[in-house]
Amino acid sequence: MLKFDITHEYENGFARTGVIHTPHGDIKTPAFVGAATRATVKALTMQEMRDLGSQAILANTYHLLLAPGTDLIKEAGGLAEFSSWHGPTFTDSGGFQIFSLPDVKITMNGAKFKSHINGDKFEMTPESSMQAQWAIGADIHMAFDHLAKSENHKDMEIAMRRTHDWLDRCVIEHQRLSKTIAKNAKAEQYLYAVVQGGTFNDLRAESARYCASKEVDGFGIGGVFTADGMAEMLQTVHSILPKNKPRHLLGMGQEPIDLFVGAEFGCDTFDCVGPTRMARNGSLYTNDGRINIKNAKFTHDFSPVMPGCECECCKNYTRAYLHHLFKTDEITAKVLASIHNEHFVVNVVDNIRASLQNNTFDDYKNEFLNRYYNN
RNA sequence: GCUGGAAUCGUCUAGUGGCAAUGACAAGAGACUGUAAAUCUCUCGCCUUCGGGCUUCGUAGGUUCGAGUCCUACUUCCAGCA
Repeated sequence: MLKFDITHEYENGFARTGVIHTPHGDIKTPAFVGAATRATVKALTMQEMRDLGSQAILANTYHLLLAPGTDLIKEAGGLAEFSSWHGPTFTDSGGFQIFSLPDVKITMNGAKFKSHINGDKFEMTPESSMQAQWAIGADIHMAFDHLAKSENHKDMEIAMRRTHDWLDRCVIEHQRLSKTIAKNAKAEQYLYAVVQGGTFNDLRAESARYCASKEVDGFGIGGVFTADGMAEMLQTVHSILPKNKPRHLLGMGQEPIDLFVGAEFGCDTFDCVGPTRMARNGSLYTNDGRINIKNAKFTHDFSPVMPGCECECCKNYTRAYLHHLFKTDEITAKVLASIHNEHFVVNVVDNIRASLQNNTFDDYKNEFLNRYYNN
């Protein structure tokens, strides 16, 4: 069983700080986990990730299965060794791709879809996802889940039921692999169930009850796309899930409010592609909201992207320089911007953790969000 | 000097009688949430009450219902010959 110590519980009964003890190291929670879909955080080296304060990364089983193949990662000694991250790692199951790729067919066994790289037909099942994740060797695996294509109650219920069926199969396969593989390896690997149910609280409650009843090490909260209604949903779910297991909010964190609301209502870890994607497209976080560094008004702005920011980018370079790098399409533009944005969200969650420990969360939240969204 | 060729939005470019006129780049702005994302969208002659109005393809004339397109002259550039 994955060891998770809760170090402080916040007065609202949901938020907490803690430590997840993984075979590759500890994660102080709440924590922002870097999205390293193809075993790399785009535009950043693992050393840069360490330097900006990241504690863990999350890779995607679907992408690694297509390239370079999970056997190769196993041969390399696992995701941490292969990528030179050497810290705590997560893998997403590939379930999200069922939702996001076109031409996906749900079958008795799992899901068939076409490789976005070369169109090869490709099937993933709960069992094959577990096998792939064990081969990749991340510390924490996500159960193979299914998101509804539409937001109506019926489709959401069908997707949720399927996710539950698949969860049962994931748990069985995970336990089988744990007995056959882990006893020969130095490191155990852990499984999170994924709670679905969309925006419907009855479904979220049912899904949380189902997931809570299973032998899993933690929980992913899936199918969340906006902070609207998230607080209520998380209260519903986290009133049901056992408190002593960690919870990961899947895919959320592009907007700072996601991180505040997520942490406030009991999420321990987050991952999101937004910060690095927006960085590559020139949209940079500041305490006063996002700026588009490509805008002409930054041509002669010789101040840092965000005054006071401790990241490599802000300590050494100016907005005018970043503007120039973006306008001339230099690779370094994306590197520096990604360092800044990734540091920003990691740092916000670090500050949230500190404020929870100091019981100053409400003040920090109000001050941050007022400034960020009212400028 | 002679003989050919060429001049179109910031740049390159499409256009051989019929709707301010193609495409690319540049420029201006927007989007992005478990990454088919180094991506995508919009604007890009001037004005506009968004209906439309006005002025444009080197310059000046001409032919024509109608000219970026055909004719004449001029200007500039390119190539070849002197």
